[in-house]
Amino acid sequence: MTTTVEFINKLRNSGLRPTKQRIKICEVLFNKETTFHFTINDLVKIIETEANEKISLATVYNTIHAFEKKGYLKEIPIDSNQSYFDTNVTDHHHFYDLSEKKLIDLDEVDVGPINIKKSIPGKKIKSVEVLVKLDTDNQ
Amino acid sequence: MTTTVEFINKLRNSGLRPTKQRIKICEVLFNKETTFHFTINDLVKIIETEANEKISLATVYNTIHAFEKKGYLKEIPIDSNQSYFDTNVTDHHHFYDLSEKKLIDLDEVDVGPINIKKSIPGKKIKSVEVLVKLDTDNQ
DNA sequence: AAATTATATTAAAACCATTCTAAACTGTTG
DNA sequence: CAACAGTTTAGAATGGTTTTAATATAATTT
Repeated sequence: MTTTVEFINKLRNSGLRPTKQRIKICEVLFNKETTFHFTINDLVKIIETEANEKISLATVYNTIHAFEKKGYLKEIPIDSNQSYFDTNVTDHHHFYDLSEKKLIDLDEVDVGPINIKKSIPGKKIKSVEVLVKLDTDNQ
Repeated sequence: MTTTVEFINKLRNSGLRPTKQRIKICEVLFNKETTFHFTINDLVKIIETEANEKISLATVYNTIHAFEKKGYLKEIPIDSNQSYFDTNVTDHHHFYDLSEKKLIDLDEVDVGPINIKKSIPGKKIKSVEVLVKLDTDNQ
């Protein structure tokens, strides 16, 4: 449970003005017991239903990108023409259920250490992400 | 080196009519010494310059999706609003150079075995893909 | 080889997620 | 409170991808 004041501080400390819209989005995203995955569309719907409020699409995009840049969100690459975001910003991987089109978290311990034995001169590794695609088990 | 006749057979054997356009795309994609990564836009440009021909965008999309479904191409998920395809359909992973927006192949040996220790009931693992994001080394 | 049928190609329009624009608004600072 | 910089907004623009419906081509039948 995080109070509104804490969100305001969090925003201010990261150089983001604590506007009504940003605070609301903080509450929707970071006031849950568990982390979760969402698309922009999901988020807009949650705001409209759960909070019974309307935030302009452009603002939602702006805010999500600002939060991503600050490290409060992570974008998950899956083969889709839609961006998926994760409120879990710790190092971890993902299952992607192809039939249900859903992401499931996969702890680092569930994958084990990955040691990349190749390197590219002048480049450093920024992240290592594993995507495990799942299919239904029948047949 | 693959002959046109071989492409025609390949297409026919997979239930795809060997049209002029599909054969041309086969030649552009599968008649190279090395595998490579491309976007639809890249492919259209290659066809226009290398082959000095024009294939409708819709046909390029149709063909690429047909080839993907047949397993002749793989789509590579990266956080982008553009689809990247790979003519290398063997199991392997990728570097993604964030500054140059380029994919680089990463052999299975360069990553080592990955043992997923978690499983989801009723689901089976279809693929395990590692994406290593790279940044410039300076600063 | 012509006629028929099924499938593929095409240009253009439609679609849809995302970004941009420029005007109105709001938080911050002095 | 005034002034400024940063933010929100609706609506337009963008750009990759898909759809449409007419035309063309490959395969099949006669």
